[in-house]
Amino acid sequence: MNDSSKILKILKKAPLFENCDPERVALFATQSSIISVEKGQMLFVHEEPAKRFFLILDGWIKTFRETLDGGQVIVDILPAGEIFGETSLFEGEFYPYSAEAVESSRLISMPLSLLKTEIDQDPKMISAMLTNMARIRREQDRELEHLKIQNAPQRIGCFLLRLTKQEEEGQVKIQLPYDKSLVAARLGMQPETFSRALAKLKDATGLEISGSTILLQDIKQLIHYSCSACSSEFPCKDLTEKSGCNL
Amino acid sequence: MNDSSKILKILKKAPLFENCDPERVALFATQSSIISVEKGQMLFVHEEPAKRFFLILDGWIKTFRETLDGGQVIVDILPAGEIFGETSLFEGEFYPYSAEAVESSRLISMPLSLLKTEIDQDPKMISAMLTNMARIRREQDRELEHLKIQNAPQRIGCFLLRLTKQEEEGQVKIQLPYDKSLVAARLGMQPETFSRALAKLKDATGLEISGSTILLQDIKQLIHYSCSACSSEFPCKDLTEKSGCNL
DNA sequence: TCATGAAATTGACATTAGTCAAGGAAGAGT
DNA sequence: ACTCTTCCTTGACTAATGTCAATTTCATGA
Repeated sequence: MNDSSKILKILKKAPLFENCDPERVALFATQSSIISVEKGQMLFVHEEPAKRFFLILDGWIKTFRETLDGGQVIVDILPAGEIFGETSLFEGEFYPYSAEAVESSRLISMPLSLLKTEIDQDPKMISAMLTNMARIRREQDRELEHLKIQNAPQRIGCFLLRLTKQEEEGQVKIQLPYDKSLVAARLGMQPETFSRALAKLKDATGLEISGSTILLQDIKQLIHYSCSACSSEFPCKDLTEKSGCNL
Repeated sequence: MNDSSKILKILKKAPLFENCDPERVALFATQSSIISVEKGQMLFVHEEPAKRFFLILDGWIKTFRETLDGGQVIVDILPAGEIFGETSLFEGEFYPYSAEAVESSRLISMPLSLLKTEIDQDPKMISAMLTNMARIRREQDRELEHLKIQNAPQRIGCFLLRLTKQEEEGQVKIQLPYDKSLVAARLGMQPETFSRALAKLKDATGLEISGSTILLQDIKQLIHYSCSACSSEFPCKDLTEKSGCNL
């Protein structure tokens, strides 16, 4: 099986393409390529002219911006199944953030120009784009709420809860998907604050920490602790819907 | 001129409809009505089944949610020209927030059911919807960045800057559009913090405060103070593009 | 097994924001 | 002009988070 047909097979299952005309998806496949990136490698830089967008096959991609006084703000840490760079279409064809692999990752790289022309011609694709955009908007919305009203331990608790499977109950084992300092940055706090807040969470809910593995004695305790300062009970609605993650 | 033709005239200029088939816009006009709401009046409640969405003609609409432990989180304070409630389409037809008039306001009330059917039939409309969604996503993105890295005085400074016209230079007079305590809530801080942070901003940039009027001696000073902790120079890119505000 | 470096934790302290309570200003209506 | 009421400000204090520096832990490869 060559690269193009391999890509086609993957794209057909991706949320952005699944309902689209197969011939159009094939067009994407022929103009795309699978690329591998090392940990730390940049994919593109904020405000650079945008040529391509990406679908993550595996690994983790960090999107971020730098402030004028030299700070770094994480936009998101994206898992397999997510696309990124596609919003450049609405930003004058410049990337609205930088992107870097935080683990060795494999991606499908696709031309933005094609997305731009296809979006105007295939209502199915524009519809998928809108659905995806609505999903991200909802997540941003939740995140804004959390930054405004949850404290550091509660934000960590919420992050942990979102790593569990929905059907899990009672004792749950969680594996942090990447470095603690990266989780901290993702949640908008310092590594030191993360460390101390996690300890506070341990005292408050009885969870056990060993390295990057966290064992919840009872998930309900954590839900009670974190979700009380949130506008919806766990599981958050955005989790119960289909995400971009099932390739 | 009757209500329906008055509405039609307005809708034709609204971002969501301007490029759409005029016959379809007329369909909206016939099924819509202009409503007036008093200050404090609720338009809908979070998680209620969503029947209608709204276009603001004048006044200010607050969207917000309540947390389980009784707090209130402001989602946004929307000006004339904005639509709201339309995202219910992507939330299982429940409102994703509550909405209340913070000033006496006039609105066009439209049925969501119509939006739902039309969106599937008119690519122009779905395209407008996507453009609008992308705009809001960009604003949320900026807001997330600000919450993560700007302190209270900087966030206020940024809020003030966004109230100025882009071409203004040097001395600029700003009128706060609504109560200070509401601005505070909008920016995710307590009224006391707002009051003190504004005083700090005054010391740092030499602005003058008298009631709800703020006089900047030199807008550049404020830009330097606020935008240094931001990833883009003023004027923010989202301001230079067309917003939903020009009815 | 040891050496190395990165990540994580901890302590001490500074800064920032929140809380509670009291007092003052401003506007609406009599 | 006066009295509400509501909003705003200020003070005193507490709590949360950030900063800087010093260790400690841990994974990794020599």
